[in-house]
Amino acid sequence: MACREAASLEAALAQVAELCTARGVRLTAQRRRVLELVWRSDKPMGAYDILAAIQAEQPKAAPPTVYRALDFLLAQGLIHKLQSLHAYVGCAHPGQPHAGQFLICTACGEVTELADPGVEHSLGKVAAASGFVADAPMVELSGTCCGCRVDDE
Amino acid sequence: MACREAASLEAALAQVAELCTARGVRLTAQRRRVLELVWRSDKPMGAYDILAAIQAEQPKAAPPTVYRALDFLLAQGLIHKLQSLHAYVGCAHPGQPHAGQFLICTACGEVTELADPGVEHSLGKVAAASGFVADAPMVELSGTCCGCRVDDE
DNA sequence: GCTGTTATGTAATAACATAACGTTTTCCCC
DNA sequence: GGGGAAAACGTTATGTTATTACATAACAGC
Ligand SMILES: [Zn+2]
Ligand SMILES: [Zn+2]
Ligand SMILES: [Zn+2]
Ligand SMILES: [Zn+2]
Repeated sequence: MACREAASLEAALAQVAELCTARGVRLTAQRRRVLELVWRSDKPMGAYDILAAIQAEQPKAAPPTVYRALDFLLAQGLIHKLQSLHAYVGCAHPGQPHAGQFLICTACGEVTELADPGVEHSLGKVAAASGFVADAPMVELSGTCCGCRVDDE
Repeated sequence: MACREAASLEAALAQVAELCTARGVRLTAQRRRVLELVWRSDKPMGAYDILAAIQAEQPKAAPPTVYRALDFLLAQGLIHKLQSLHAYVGCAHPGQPHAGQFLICTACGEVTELADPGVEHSLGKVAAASGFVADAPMVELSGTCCGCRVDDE
């Protein structure tokens, strides 16, 4: 989400709470805590990173605690899983579940989520040409972001 | 590679041997065995599937045995890793290391490797627009292949 | 044959994820 | 407000994927 300032984070969480109410699903304390952690982080977080953070205030937490919350947040389209990193990031435009394209800088660890119509169109075309019905496109580009490339010189 | 017939498999392995010689790298017995296993399989193979197969004839094999061979084959562009499955498939057109797009049927497990210029172009454009230099595009589409969709009815 | 390099053996462990089952909480209908 | 179903959570154990670390062996060039 890239909204690390406390104010906008609180606002975003409030919006999410409304969204969940509207959908008839429950944003429990644990789910909210996990979502907040992921959103606060400027880097993708591994499940066990999240677990460690939660255990600071709730020592009884265990892997299922985290994975259940992550499953919920994924299903609600509030976070994404980066398969190439085994890590999770907040969604840049939460709402309906969706897939995006992710630019992953291997130098600084920053991740940018895109939703480029051109990419989505070409993926749709190529799938259709093969008679394939895609339900979960995964597009992850590892590389070097603009800032890190400049720094290299 | 989708070449499961013994004859073409042998031919392909011979070609690969030449390729490695030309590059000054060694296609050792273990690497060759792993490549053959992956190519023979009509489904993506997990590292531990490969390990189990190898241990049948070589009981001393251990995880690093397999992962080293896989690393070599990946570096040489002879196989691909499917991040969404934690599994490995033979490359459809081995040669230089490269990235493709993968259609993964969740019904039958078949994987199709594409190298669509349209997709690659749109990915290049979107990366360039962000000032991002991608070195490893990963595109995997989970869904249902043509054959399985027909069978469903 | 000596030497630096590449490949392999071996053991242990790290990192990521799920199964299984019982208990608690919440929600909804009566 | 009480009872029952569903959802969420606690807890323990285990499964699965991948790596570290260090010792040994095979190979190539001198
Ligand atoms: Zn998103
Ligand atoms: Zn960067
Ligand atoms: Zn390929
Ligand atoms: Zn299929």
